[in-house]
Amino acid sequence: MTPEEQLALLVGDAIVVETQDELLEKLKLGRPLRIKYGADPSAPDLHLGHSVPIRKLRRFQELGHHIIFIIGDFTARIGDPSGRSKTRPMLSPEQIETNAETYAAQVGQILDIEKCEIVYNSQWLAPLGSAGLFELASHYTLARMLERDDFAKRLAAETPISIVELLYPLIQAYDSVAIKSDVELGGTDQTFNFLMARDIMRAYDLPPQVVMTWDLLVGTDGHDKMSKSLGNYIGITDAPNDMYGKLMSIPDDAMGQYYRLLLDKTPTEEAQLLADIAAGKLHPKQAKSELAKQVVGSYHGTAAADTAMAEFERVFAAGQLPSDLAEVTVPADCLDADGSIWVIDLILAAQFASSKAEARRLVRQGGVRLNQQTVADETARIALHGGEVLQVGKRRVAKLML
RNA sequence: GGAGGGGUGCCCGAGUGGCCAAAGGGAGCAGACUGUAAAUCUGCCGGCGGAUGCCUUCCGAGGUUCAAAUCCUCGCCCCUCCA
Repeated sequence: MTPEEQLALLVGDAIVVETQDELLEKLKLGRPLRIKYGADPSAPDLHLGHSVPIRKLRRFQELGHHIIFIIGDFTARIGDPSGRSKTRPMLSPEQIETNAETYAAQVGQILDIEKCEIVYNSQWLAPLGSAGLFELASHYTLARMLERDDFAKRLAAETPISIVELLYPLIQAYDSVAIKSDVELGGTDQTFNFLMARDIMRAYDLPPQVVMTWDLLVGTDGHDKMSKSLGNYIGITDAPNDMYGKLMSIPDDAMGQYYRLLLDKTPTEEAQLLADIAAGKLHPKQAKSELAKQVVGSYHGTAAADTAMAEFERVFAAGQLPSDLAEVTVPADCLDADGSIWVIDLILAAQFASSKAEARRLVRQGGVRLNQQTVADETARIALHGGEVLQVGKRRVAKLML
């Protein structure tokens, strides 16, 4: 593939590329480019939001370029004070090692991890020392640092900014120096840091890295970026049915972005999809199920994706019971002598509510069904023989075993 | 170093002696409507086999009072301004 062809393929769906000309020049060098990606060792459970840049890395890898994952173990040991509310916990070297392994295993589901280089930034940051840090800091000014939107806003709002937070972008930039990166890519929230690395690299007499960013994937709520702490995430290790179901529950407005970021579609293709939906040529549900099927398929295979879709239609469109029911064993000591149990205790035994009060509420609100029949009486006693199906709400279903 | 403001339920936030298991909003849960979408509507949203009842909650520990989220004392933590 010619450098020009590679360029077209690589930048097609990016939000920012600084600069395309430089990228083309680098591609013309004819050697594998060094692609930097910074990994956070505190979050080993990857979700689809993480998968976006990793998919873009894969594209580079498929073109023969060299991916370098930097595990931020040095910074993780210090603990990042940004985010104001809670400082991140410090991680022990053992934890970091474990997390890094989990991380690599999950990334391996998206690209060929064997061909990647994994490095720890303590390798060069620890020996840097305070003298090295001072030199690094001398290459940037406060005024330029305050160009960062986040800092500017917080300064204006008079909320505290720790000095360490100012150091973080510098340290991240130094990572680029240390590994002599040709390209760094990630989410748009990293744009400032990535661009700063260009300046820092120049200060260390290195050619500046090319910066590429993509917008951040919104979570299943459709508003905030996908994150584990907000609980709006779809994990890449989620079971096929869960993954499919969560994808179907995203707001329609988010479909275009998912389509582009998770399936490597160009903005033009995204626009076409949205236009077809708007014109009534394509039903939004159909568009979404196609999206869900493809995403699930990329992690679990086409067969599993088809099964997940069929199951979804069966349970939620047709209102039938899942074909594969989770089984819950009701402990014998919960039963009375005559083999019956109070509904409320039954719901608790199935772990479908965390307190009797909650279980009562569910019954009272008509959310509890036994063998598809609504249980309306919160004082009801259920005679169990084994094999009954208990449903609470739309998602909690189990076959009861004795 | 000086002056001041504050810590309330998952989150934000009202409440400054009893009517407080604590307004309001958000999140969440259930139901209706649907395409398990969004939006909307209704209800719930500390616990107790439900009870004009009891128990545990308003940073922590003591205290005053018939009565404390509210007053006092001592801690711990956070923030702002001045220097």
